[in-house]
Amino acid sequence: MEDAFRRSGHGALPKEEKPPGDDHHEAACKEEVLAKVESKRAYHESSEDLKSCLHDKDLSLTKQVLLANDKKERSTMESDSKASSSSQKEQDNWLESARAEMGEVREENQRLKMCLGQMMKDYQALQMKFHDIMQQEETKKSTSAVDNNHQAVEEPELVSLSLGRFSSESKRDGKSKTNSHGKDEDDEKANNEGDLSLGLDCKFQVSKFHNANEALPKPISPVNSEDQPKEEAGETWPPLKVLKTVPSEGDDEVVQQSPQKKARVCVKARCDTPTMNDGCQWRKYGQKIAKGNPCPRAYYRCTVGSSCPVRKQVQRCAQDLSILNTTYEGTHNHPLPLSATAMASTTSAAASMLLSGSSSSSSQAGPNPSATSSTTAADLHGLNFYPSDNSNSKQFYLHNSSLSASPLHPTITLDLISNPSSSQFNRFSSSYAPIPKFAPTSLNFSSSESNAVPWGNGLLIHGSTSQPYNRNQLGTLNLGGRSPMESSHFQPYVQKKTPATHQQPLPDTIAAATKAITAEPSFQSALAAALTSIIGNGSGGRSGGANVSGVDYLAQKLKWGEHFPVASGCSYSSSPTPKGNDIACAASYLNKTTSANSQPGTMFLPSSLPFSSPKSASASSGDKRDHSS
DNA sequence: CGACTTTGACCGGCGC
DNA sequence: GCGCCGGTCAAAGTCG
Repeated sequence: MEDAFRRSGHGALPKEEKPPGDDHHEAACKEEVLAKVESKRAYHESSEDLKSCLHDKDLSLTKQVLLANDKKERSTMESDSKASSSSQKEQDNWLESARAEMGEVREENQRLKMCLGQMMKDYQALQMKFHDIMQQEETKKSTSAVDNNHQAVEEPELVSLSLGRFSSESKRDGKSKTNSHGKDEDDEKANNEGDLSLGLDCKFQVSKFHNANEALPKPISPVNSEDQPKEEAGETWPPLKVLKTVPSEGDDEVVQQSPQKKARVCVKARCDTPTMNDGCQWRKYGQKIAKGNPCPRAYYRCTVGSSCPVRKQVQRCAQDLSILNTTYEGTHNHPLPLSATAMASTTSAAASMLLSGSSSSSSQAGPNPSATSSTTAADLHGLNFYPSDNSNSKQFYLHNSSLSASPLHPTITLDLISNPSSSQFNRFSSSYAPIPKFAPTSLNFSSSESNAVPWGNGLLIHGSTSQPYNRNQLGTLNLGGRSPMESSHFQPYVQKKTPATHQQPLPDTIAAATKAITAEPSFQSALAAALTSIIGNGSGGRSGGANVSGVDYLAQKLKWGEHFPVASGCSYSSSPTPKGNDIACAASYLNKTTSANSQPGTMFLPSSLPFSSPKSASASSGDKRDHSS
């Protein structure tokens, strides 16, 4: 453990950290930072302009439509009385011209939206780079100032996406590392109390480690919290051999930056079923009892694509059997079922962000600014993983005790367990007060049985929900069992608890969470970007019409920085109100557009997502065995 | 019969 | 060098 810890500590050191004494470089860095800030501002402003532009266009379009309708009505009324053919013709002509104009405006609208989406991505990329620079600076300072504090250095690669919880841990120092695991967790719990965030807050925490939450198991090994990346039980996932055999895996940019790095995205969620149903088809290829956790760890491979490199590990938390840790690795290199895109894009984007973010700090100026940044900015369906501009932003928030033991496996954790208001339950959630089965923010990992699962702020992703065990679930993100068999297998470990659907977000919690979110510019922009991209994809392909108004409405609503209503009525329940809940609304819209616009069965991931370059079959590490035998 | 799961064995990395 | 451990393979079994 200690060794691992030491290792992780060293590994966490910024690889390309420059000597503290490099004044020249510092000055250059500062200049660069300033420049970035400027450009960020410019981007932000321009994107705002675009948004307002879109809004204006939408309004004018709407006016035209109303006018046209009005005129039409009038004309029909008039025609009854006057039957003036000439005036009718005139009206018709006018209508036609108006329609043509509308069409043009729509097209332009689409173009602008796409443009906006691109800008947002660039903006986010810039933001990330900016963050990296700041982070480097911070690291420099911290290393020079506090050498003995390892915590500042540890695991730059690990990012925790905490859905539903805000950890104050970032403020705490790494004493936890050296302390007993359990103690730290307790401390953290205490610290967490009161902290609230609507999940999706992501803090890049360079200096901290945290542990927290956990539900993480491996009680036995303090290592967990300390250095092991593990999703829940400390694991180092992709074996090196896999890395070797699958050099380019899915993420090109990832490979470029660091061939050895392989980002993993760990999703922690309450789930009564053996596996989360994320919409993908998985084939189990192995199972192991991992040390420190009596629950077996299952290994799955994506079978949607013949050579899809994506794998996932599923393991139940030893301390809270209702918690399922699913770790994804790789990027799908094939079209995905609609229902799988949410998770897939989220994980791949998170992974790419993680890798690009971490690597950028390690490699200089950015090996592939364009490649990485564009993908880096990948919107996780609106989840912004960028650090805010706050002072806190410089710290990675490792909400989990699961830390990346090795730089080879940067891990990002999506904690869907914690409740903003009940972070103290993180570790032993099941034994405390009722905890929502799914995070208020949404990834709804309820048991699949008959539950329509909301994906995104309690919104239902339309699709087949009638077949709980359908392996091809198109449309639902049931994070539940897929087969009775699995369920039965799972039974011994989990006792059914309160029905997942009974979760009810606390009103104040929600309000506070919403407030937190809305106060976070980066989140807003990311969400805007996500929506924009999706809208662009979705409505762009359509002939157009009906959607526009919805898009416009959304665009209107998405005046993030200006009047994002903070929530009073914001509800994260599964029954979002169409109005009065911007987040829900946005997500709802999102769902609508994605489901409505995409082909029934499949859709491609957003372009921003790093698709692995289709490697031959050899790309699939699992299939390659030649090296081993 | 094909797809999938189970499970023991194997392999390679890593720490001692 | 040895042993532990995580990850993977592939034969055998199961299911629909």
